[in-house]
Amino acid sequence: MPRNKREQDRDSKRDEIIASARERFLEDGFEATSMSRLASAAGVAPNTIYWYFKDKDEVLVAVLDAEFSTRAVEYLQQPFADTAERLLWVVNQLELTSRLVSTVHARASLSPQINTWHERFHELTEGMVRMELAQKSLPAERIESLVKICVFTIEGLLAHPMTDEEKRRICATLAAV
Amino acid sequence: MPRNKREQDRDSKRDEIIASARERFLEDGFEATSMSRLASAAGVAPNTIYWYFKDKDEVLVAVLDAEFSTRAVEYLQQPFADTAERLLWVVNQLELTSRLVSTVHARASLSPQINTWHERFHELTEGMVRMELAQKSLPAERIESLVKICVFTIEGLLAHPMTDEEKRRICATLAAV
DNA sequence: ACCTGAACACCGTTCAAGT
DNA sequence: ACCTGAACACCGTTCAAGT
Repeated sequence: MPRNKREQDRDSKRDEIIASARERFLEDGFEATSMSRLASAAGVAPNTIYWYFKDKDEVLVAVLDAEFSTRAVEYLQQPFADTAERLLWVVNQLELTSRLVSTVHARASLSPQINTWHERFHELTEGMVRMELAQKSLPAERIESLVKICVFTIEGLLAHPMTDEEKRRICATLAAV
Repeated sequence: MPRNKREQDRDSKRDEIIASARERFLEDGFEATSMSRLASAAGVAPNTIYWYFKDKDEVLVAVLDAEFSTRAVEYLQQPFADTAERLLWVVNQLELTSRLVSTVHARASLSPQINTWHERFHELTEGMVRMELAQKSLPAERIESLVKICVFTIEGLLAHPMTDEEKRRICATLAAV
């Protein structure tokens, strides 16, 4: 029996757990979803999850990684008219995972793994925004401040539900420097 | 025995619990502080706390109320040079309670009381920022967007530790519209 | 290698009993 | 009115035992 087959089985089983965990986390939230619930949703015994993941936080990190790599691919395929539209798309996509944004903030100080993920996420988002702003030829230190403000606004829009019109206006205001 | 004496006793006991809970929440975080720990810090049995508070979330709301009314009084007594300085002071003061900011966001969807508190807090903060911006005579809808961006930036600065210099620059950039 | 039943230490909360 | 000991249902996690 080739080692590949084994690893493929293991990975596909892992992916199944991640997929059903994603659904539970987005629907009910991380804190409100117990390991038992997670297990029954995946059709295994509660402690079986620990064969595939170190702990509950590692399940969350796996869900986040899967979710955001999917979004990243979609982002690159999207045709955008301007900066404001680009911003709005990001916010609208991430909004589906808004519950998880709060969870990540709350757990970053408790779980090193989630803290690491959170920092990586910020670097990525800031890099994206920085690229966008680079085209406007502003003084360097002003750019860095604006990058932070943009990222904080994205996070804010995620954490606080808002009408499409409000979101649109805020993104436009921000894009206009 | 006058009713006043009784109520005073009750209130002062309640205040003691709030004071020691404040310390535990800021030091160790809300999630990491158990009701048992809260009780032993206040020198009572775990379930005694339920005589003074409906549940753990109500203790948090009480701590938040006490904390922010204290800050509000200090704010009004402060002599500020300009908008940027004003912003920076708010951020620096609230930073002491940054762990609680994350907790509030995470629990707002789980606890109606905390959700209510969170909304009140946003109205208050937005009102403050709106007053500040009103002096600049901008179009109304632009003001509303800027208010949101300012509040989101305040929240962002609280959630993500930063050097004083970075904070100062971000506040200045924002104050310069 | 993979999965499980049973147990562990802990959690927030309730309740009947004491003063 | 105020406080408690004991119990409840649940949590995330571990471990020895099975295949």
